[in-house]
Amino acid sequence: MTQEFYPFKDIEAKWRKRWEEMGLFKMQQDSPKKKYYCLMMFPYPSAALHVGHGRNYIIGDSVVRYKIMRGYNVLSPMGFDAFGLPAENAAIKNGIHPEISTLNNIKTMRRQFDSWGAGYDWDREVVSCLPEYYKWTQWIFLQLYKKGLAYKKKASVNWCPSCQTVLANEQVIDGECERCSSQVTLRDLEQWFFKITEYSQRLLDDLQLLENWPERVKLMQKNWIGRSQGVEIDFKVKDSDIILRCFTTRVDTIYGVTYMVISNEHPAIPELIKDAPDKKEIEKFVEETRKENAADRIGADIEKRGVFTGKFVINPVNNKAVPLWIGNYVVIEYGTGAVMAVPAHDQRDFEFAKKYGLGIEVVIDNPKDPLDAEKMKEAYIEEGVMVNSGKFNGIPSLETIEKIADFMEEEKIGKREVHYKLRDWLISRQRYWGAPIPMIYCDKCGIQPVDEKDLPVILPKNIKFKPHGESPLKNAPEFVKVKCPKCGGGARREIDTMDTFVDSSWYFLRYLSPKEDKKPFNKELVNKWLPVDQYIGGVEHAILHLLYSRFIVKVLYDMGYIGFKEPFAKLFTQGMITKNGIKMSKSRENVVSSDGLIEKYGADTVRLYTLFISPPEKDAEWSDRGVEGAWRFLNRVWRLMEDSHQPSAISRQLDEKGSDLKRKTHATIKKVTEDMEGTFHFNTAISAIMELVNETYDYIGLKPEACGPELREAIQTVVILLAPFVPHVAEEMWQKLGNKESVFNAEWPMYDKNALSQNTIEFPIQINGKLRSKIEAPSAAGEDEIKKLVLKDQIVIKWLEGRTPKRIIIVKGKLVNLVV
RNA sequence: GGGCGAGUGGUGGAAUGGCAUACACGAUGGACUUAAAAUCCAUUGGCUGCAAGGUCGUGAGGGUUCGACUCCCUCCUCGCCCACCA
Repeated sequence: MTQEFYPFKDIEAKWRKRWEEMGLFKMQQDSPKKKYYCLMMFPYPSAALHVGHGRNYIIGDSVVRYKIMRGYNVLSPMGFDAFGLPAENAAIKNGIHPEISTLNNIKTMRRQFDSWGAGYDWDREVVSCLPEYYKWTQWIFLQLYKKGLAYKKKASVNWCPSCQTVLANEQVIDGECERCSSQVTLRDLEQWFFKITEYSQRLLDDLQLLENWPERVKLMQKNWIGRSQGVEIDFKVKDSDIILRCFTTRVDTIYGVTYMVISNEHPAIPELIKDAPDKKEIEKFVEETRKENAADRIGADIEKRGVFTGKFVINPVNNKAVPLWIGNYVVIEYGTGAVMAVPAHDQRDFEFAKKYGLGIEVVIDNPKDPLDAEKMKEAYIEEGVMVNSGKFNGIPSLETIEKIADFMEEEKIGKREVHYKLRDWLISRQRYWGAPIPMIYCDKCGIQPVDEKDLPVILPKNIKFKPHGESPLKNAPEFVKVKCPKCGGGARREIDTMDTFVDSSWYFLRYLSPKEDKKPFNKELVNKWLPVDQYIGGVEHAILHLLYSRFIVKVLYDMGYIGFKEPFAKLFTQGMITKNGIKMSKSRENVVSSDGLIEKYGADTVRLYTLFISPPEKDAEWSDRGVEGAWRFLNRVWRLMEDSHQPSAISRQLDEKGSDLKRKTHATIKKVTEDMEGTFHFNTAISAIMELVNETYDYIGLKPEACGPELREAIQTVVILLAPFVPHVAEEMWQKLGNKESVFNAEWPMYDKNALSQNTIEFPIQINGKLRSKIEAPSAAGEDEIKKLVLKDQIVIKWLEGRTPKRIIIVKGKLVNLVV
């Protein structure tokens, strides 16, 4: 024995240099090989990465290396999502310019990627905070503006008092800012929006194209888009010209309407109550509950309250007049802000009606237990049979939804309509560290877009960072002052910057021509390489980033800039790594740094453990003990290389033990290949390799002096199958086995079906479903032969106690069950 | 409140209708060593038994089946996403 542990430090340095020299991770421009675009979500540059971050890149790198070995022309780029609040907040705190800290962090991260052995085509790096990149983010804004998909409006928006900025709905979690957890309040401000709602239906429909996305993610997007189909119905306000339109998905309950309730933000309120005797009180209610809307939006449970307007509305199906209320439980943004209330069949309406003594009218009866409006304790929301519904009485309620909708459309008193929960994407931020929105305000010409040839609108560097509710850019006169692109007169620039989700919704196009300065991306190249074959990232991006990217790609497709409708063909979302049961974070002081572990055990050990810890889509708890296990395993494999175990080259007949080892070798190839092609279950792939190593040792132990060529095959297979997971040590061992080329130029092994077959099979024997015995039978044996063998078995005879089995079930190649 | 997912040894997990607990961690005992580390060997779900074995066992209860961790129904617990969406 030469050394106690394998010399990982030398090995890892050596092979990293070699891969660099051979350009292992460089995409080949004109290669006949099939393309494979493997993309990891580009990270926000943060100072210290931990093993939880590492998981993403280790998974991705293993896939990349596997695909290289399978003979693909692989594109594996990396970049940085470099704009954003944390760098700016840090600048406010310690005075270091965001650009400096960000670029520093990028350097550190590149070193850490390298230390994990994660390989990228670094010539293609994109950094979203650099003008050569954000120039084209601004260009994308202008394209959306041109198409009428970027617009400005005054809106009641989520405001984070701590970050001093507006947040998108998606960035408000339980009423708190997703970044700093401050309570979010509401403010009315002029904001830029992207009209993503124009794409609601297509974003929903095209989910069907994404066969290789996790169902869970597709479902989350579907729910977020929130399509609901229903009917819009106009209710006339009695003794007035006002018409209130409401939306319902339960038009079958229309005859059960006993009142109508509108949002406290409904625009018709002033007109409706102008002559009301208790106008003051109504106004007071409206004002009070409007304030609560902010609290409501943050998820607090607010008691349902309402006030009678003094007006009545006419139900168009039966001309009944029902009272009109203003309520705090109607959301102005959804539907029409007015709801027809059916207390008998909607729980919210039921509670409200009980509280204010409003009528309850049953129109869908429970066939098993007829309802009595007086005695109901809660709304009846199941299906049933129509009652009190004019000509629809007696029909099952499910059928009447369509029938009543038809009837209302014929009578022109209602119209089928579709509503979505998806809101337009608010993209302006009152912050410095982002791409400036390329718009100009001229007193004469109004809002003007910056001319495309004047891009980029450079973010000035000399700036004061104190936040005060407006973009810090306001205090940079040399930035703000500009000439109007239309009339040439004095004008001022937009001082808001863009949401960083805009930066990240197109970066995957930029990797194909990162240095191109005439256009954002090369149409021919992106059409060749996109959609991305495999996208890998955290499930926390299941809604925002993935939805926005899909939207931008569809817009670019519609404008003819690209030829594909969806950016990511296949998506893999990996789970979190936890420590003490919770997500690793600096503030919780449970971070496991990868640097120390790599110093102690080397990158391959950290990689192996990370992949072995659990199925990669699941969350997993980090264990330092487990790392040691991975370390021991690699050393155990390393020792297989020792001279004393080198097999003799003399070829001879395969004996039984030798063919067992050969079978295991080929079964392992099969298993690992299937895991890599299917589920990415690296944990079971690695277990299978461990089993092969164990069997190889058993084989050597049995006949150390007479090992056949199947030993060499086994060892060579172990090394090549391990290569995607533990690339450095695999390379070194590959070389030690006498191979001249890199293991990544070697062909991935194919399993031999013949090697998997065996002469005899062991059949477990169950009696009444319980395992009682086992027999050996020739694998070619027919049912009769197996039956005979089973009935001769001593243990079977003992259990049968002289009885004859009623049935004998033989599952081919698997087991035998006797029913007594 | 709605939707989705999960629940298996002391621990991470394996098995998706056919031998439950592969593989690994941990633990216990042993070999080697002056000693330790490393390595190697053995044992390791519960109960019962000297043993062979028996018996129970995949959150709980029921069902389908020759056979259920796996499929169906009811319930419990945890996690994630959405949430006054009409």
